[in-house]
Amino acid sequence: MDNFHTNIYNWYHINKRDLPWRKDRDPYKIWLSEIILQQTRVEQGKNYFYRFAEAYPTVNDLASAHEDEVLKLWQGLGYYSRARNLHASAKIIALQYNGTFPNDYKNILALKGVGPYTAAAIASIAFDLPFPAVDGNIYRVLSRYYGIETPIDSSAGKKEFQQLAEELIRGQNPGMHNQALMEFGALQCVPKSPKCETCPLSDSCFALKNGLVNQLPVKEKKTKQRHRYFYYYIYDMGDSILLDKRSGSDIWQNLYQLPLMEYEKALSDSELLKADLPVKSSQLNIKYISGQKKHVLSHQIIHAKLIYLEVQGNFNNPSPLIRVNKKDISKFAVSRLVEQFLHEAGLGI
DNA sequence: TAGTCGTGGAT
DNA sequence: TATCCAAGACT
Repeated sequence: MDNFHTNIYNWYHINKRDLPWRKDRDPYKIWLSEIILQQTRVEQGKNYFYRFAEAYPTVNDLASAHEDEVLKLWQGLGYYSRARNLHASAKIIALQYNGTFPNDYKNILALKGVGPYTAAAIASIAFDLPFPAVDGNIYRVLSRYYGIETPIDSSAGKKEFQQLAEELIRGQNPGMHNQALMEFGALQCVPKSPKCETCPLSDSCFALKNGLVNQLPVKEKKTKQRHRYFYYYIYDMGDSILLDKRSGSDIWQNLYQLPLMEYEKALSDSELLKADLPVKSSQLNIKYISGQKKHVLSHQIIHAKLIYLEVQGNFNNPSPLIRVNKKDISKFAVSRLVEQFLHEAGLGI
């Protein structure tokens, strides 16, 4: 083996973390961990892994759960399509594969929510199949070590790094190799202020030799953010409030929320008093309007306010809104934003 | 292909 | 405070 492999493997055996999904090689648990860790730091995902592994010890347990319950367990982790796809794929494994996780790359890749990276990770870690798992860590490590300036978010870059990764894994222990490179990127060759002083590859790293550590990897696309203005309403009916289930292709799909009005621009409080309500009634009393809260997502900045309404007398809530007892609010999956508003209003958790 | 999908930690 | 970006996938 060459310098690159020897040094990284030695480094890995000394520095690898004791992570819960590394305790055995149950493909279901490895799949679960990989979905949770997509675009997510290990420290953020760890507790969710414990949660899911305990609630659903097997893929059949996950398959027989209700989506609402899965989303509730996922609440707070973001990118909720991961939870929906995880659940949908569990059903496919339970029904079409009789509960046995598919053990070949093609069928793993065909699962919803499993792309090239995740399929390679599962195939290599759970089944010793020689597929390179090319994630953000590996783009960073390889671009620096080999001095590759091709943008990692271009199709040419993806092809180039994939090809290099395929050469590097050849003849190696696939699961160990992939995990060693990722762990090395996550702990040693980190994005900002990488630990080059203590790096076992410092003698042969192109970027370090040429002062390019802070320029690599190259990324070309910059994300634009759009602003949205959300006005949530609490309809306080004494022992209950109204909730609404989000649908469509927008953010937070299939999560619950407080009744919402959205506008293209911010409304002043006086405009808000005259504005339409998500549910009309003549028997309403405005208790308060909260200050504006800024909630930042990867492609959106949401400016939100909460309007607290007291409902006088009887009130017929129109479908599809649902009337929920205050003590049951915490059973519904909601976004962080709604969770915070509920908390500030003394409801929910 | 480029835009979209969350949240939180690090700098 | 602003920016980056994390074990990416989907449309």
